[in-house]
Amino acid sequence: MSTPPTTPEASRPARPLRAEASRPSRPLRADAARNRALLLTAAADEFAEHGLDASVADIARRAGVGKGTVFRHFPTKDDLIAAIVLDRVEDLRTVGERLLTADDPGAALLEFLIAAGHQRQQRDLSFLMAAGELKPEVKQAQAALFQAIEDLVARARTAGAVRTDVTGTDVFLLMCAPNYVSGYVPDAPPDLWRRYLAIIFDGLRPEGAHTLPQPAPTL
Amino acid sequence: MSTPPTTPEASRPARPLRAEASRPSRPLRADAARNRALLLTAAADEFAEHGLDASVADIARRAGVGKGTVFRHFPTKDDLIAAIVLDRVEDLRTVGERLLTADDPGAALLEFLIAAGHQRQQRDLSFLMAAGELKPEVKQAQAALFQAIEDLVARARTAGAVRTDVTGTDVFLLMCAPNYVSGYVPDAPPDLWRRYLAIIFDGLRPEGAHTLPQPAPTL
DNA sequence: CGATAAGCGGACCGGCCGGTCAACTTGTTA
DNA sequence: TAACAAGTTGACCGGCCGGTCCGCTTATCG
Repeated sequence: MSTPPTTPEASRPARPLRAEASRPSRPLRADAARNRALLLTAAADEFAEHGLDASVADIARRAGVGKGTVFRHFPTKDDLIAAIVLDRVEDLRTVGERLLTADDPGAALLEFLIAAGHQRQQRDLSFLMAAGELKPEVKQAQAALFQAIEDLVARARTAGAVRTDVTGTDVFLLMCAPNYVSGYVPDAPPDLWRRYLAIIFDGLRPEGAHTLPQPAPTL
Repeated sequence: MSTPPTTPEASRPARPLRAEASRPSRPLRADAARNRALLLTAAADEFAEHGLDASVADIARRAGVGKGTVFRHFPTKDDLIAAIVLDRVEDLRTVGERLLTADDPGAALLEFLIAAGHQRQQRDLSFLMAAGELKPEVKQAQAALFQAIEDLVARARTAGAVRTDVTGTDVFLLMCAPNYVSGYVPDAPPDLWRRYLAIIFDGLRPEGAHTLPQPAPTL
């Protein structure tokens, strides 16, 4: 019971399916596409629960596939992480760019930060943001997101909704804080981060602002 | 060239030196005390550089001792972590309690937060704060620190230096944010956290405060 | 359908890591 | 200084984890 190849030549190298986010050389097979999606959500869940130490084996199990399948889709654990980060960053950038055309710039900025909080409420992947050296594609997506934030802040500032001495970088950095902070509360209500976003956002407002002791950083 | 024991009985069990933070059954031998100190700072440095994944072997190497010595002093890697956390927490509590008698309650609270930032500037050990299930001794020290913060906030609140709707828990949680945030900046000036502490502290002030969307959590 | 290659799975490998142990060295004490 | 306990050390162990590999299954297409 076997299928001996008519030509007993060396087995095909089977390079990893696609260069991960390069343009599809061939449309993904149906089951492969499904497994890829399963893997991405399973991985996100697993990372959210156990941090970056989540094992590839566990991710595979959670997705209901073999471990080999993980590596077929993502040559490296880092590639898997990068794929997830890329998704999140681009989602957020889309939201940011849409809000650039909103009526009230101050409300738009706040809404953006709420969207960011919601995204991280579902699965806390904060640590992914800075995980290791980013792949160039991720860096690029981050830069695009960063630009959107910069624009949102600029609009809010000229509208007088935020203090004049805060920059896009500041907001980019502070964006992560509310979820981070509420992550330390053992049985926190899922949207506790809103409380700390509110406090921090009050700190961004012009009213009662004290001068800042350090210049804004650049990324 | 050897020292065969006159009585070839089974070697002594050699239980781990002391129950780690129990009262010293006997004063530590001189070299042992020195090694213990070396280990604590080496471990703190190593954790700061590589996170909790820093290997015990690396810590031992950095301290210039053998790996076995680490485990003699700290039966478990977790015990080593706990010892470090305990130090930090108690240092901070001392500062907090001292500031309870300061003249200006608002300035005292700010000074406390600056002290916290400084402590974490030297070695960022944020992740240690919530690392795994805390040992009871650490939990207890944390509770004491928490009480000091609660008192500082209460004084500042009645003095009108912070808004009425923030609690000690809020400050306890937000205390970690400035260092966390500035940790994402690649080549940040070492005290960049001061900028974000200033922003957040402005958010704690009564002037221009908007009502908070979520009730304060309890720990 | 039948053929083909894309995709799948899981045994397997090397390496690392936390922790143990027994032989050895050294501070301490009388 | 002699003798002992306290302390040190690094080889060693079991387990886990990222990544490989190859025989098998199955979607796809003529």
